[in-house]
Amino acid sequence: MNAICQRPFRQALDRLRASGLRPTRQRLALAKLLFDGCDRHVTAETLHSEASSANIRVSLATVYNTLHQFTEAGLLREIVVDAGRSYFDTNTSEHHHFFNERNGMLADIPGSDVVLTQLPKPPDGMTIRRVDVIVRVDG
Amino acid sequence: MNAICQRPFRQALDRLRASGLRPTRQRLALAKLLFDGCDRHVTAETLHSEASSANIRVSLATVYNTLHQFTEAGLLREIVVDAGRSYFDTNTSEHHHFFNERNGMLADIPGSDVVLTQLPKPPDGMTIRRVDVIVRVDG
DNA sequence: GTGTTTGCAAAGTGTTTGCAATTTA
DNA sequence: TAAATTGCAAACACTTTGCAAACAC
Repeated sequence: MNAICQRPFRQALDRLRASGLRPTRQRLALAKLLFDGCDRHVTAETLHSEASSANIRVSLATVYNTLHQFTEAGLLREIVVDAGRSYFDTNTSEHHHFFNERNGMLADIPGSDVVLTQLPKPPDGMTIRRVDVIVRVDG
Repeated sequence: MNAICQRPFRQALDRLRASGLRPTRQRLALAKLLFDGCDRHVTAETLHSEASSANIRVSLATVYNTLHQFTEAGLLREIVVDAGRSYFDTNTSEHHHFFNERNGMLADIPGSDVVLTQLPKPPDGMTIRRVDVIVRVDG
């Protein structure tokens, strides 16, 4: 783990409690993987295999459930860049993404590096829920 | 078909020829559905069932193949808004989208209604291939 | 005729679900 | 103990593929 990104001890547990999610062994372990280091992007598969590597016994179904529960709780943000695969970002603050379709790598764009000067008026009775900017790169 | 959007006769055929795609019965029929009216957003499923309604006999596999061939040929643009479903847009010019997750409706945002003042510098040796802006709406 | 395209059905991928067993409070 | 959570395997939705038959040139 990168010391630069290290976060307060017990943060994983606290986050679960604050979200009203029972701190089960699986959730706690996944939360530690997700939140105890630098911000990161995961898919269900990558998180599941990372857990396996760390000798954490969690089923893939539970990883999916957990990612969605964390997302609903506001601990994660889901990012759609690829039809057929869901990414989740531990950085829930307003920012956008680079996506390299060749290798599936997703990277944050610092908030201030994309400036939307003008937002369009949404159709009829609709309200804007979120604006996603995906900069697709090659190379 | 909306007369306002009507396009030159035989455009479908011309587009296929220009792209080096053999104008088979299926491709021609799909091209007519796609290009002879207003700009539109389709999924493989919606296009397939539209073809069926019009008594055009095309398999779903061929619809998928055709959508990809048209996309490679630059006749369509693929839009990723939803993990697990691919949308295709007949409008290939630079513009962005509203997406309503509740009902899956996709709508163009007129080009000038989203202004990106500043593009981020892509990582290392990468170049920007495209910028997608998706305004997610509710209501 | 020859190479391309199609359709079908099977396989593939990522994700969700039903339910009994387990765990948490 | 009661309610929530887990794991498994089956089901799912969407998409791709292999290959023989049909088609375009």
